[in-house]
Amino acid sequence: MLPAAHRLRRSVDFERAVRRGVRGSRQTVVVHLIVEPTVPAPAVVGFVVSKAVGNSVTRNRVKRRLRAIVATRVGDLAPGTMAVLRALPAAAGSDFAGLTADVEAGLSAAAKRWAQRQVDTSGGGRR
RNA sequence: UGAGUUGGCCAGGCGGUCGCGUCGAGGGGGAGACCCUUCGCCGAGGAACGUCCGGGCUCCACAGGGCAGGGCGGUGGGUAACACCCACCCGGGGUGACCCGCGGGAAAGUGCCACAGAGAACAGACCGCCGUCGGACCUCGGUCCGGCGGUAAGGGUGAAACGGUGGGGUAAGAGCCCACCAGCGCACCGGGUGACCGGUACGGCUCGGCAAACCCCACCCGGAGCAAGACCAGACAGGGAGCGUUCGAGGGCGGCCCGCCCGAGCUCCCGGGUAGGUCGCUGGAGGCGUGCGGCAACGUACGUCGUAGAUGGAUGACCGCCGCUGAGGCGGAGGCAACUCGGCCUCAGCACAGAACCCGGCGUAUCGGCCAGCUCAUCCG
Repeated sequence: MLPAAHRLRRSVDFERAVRRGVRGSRQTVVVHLIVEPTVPAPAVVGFVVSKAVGNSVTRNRVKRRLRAIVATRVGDLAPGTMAVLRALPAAAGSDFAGLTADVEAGLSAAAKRWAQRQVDTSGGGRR
């Protein structure tokens, strides 16, 4: 399970990560990610599992699996990271190993894109 | 042994690694709110589901009257209450255990009854039957055609055709008359708390269904819901127009009328701000056992148990072994054979479904397994 300190639970934070952050998409999951280096807080992760995924039992199972996967990897994330994992309908049929692979790939893709954006904005000087 | 029927129970088990939530205890940090850490206890369901009924609880001043509206509908009981449960009555189904019922009123009124059929709700002459008149034929018994009239016994249609059977009667018939039966109404007697049941006498001779179409009758119902409601912290910025201050604006009791109460602000437009936390929050019509009362639902006395409280939402993730079911493969035992019984290995599957204020029900979903009562059939004694 994910310790309480690493949980994203304010709705404004969810909104900011999904709207302002970069995305890394896979078959079963979409990762939204933003890093705020000004705040030296630990990385936090939130989860969104909509009704399209299934009934309440399958939604709970998907959410618990995602939390279990993230619990072992949250230490690798940079301080100030805010990530939201949004489950897609395919997550209901996927097993633990498949879900793990998608989460890892999604996280690293999103992190790479975030780094790219930092280079673009500071180098180009636009916005 | 097989088939059936009713009721109840279970919801795969054990272990390991890594975690989460509430509560309690200890330690550390901090002025404090609180945070970190260690240990311990507990941590989803029979339906937690649908949100269809009924209550508790909270707020609306009290929870008032009438109308309207909604619900309910055999009788008696149970209950906090119910549309639920139990027992009984009536009707229907089944050999039976048992099951099913949207079970008040159709001689208060209105309305509807498709198709078929001659006629469908103050019934109805298509065929048939009977009488009579006219005509034709004739073996002088009648037969055929047409008109007029009588007739609801027969045919045919239909879910349903205005009682049934027998006799009298008649031109043919008809409750036209009679007997018995069915049904209806009414009176009396007996049984039952009651729905109702049994019996006797009389009456007119017979009366359709739908009330989940409106309606009538009896009984019940004030409204909203834990996002109820209470408190703390925090934020901002006002401007304009209209109505009004005991001759009362506006508001509250779902709607309307009455009645009552609060009452100095209210409504609209432009602009601006907030949406964080604490309590409510789980000990309750509670579970289990025994005795007593009751046919039962249930009640009651005593004893005993302590059993989820999240809030981006804990109660788990992964692995191993065993169990059950199915498929495939390989041996074994019995047998002439069909086949039966048991073993090992591999693979797959093991349901429906997740608390959100709490209870009592109903309805729906569900892989399967276990137990008990009763009924029918067959075999043995």
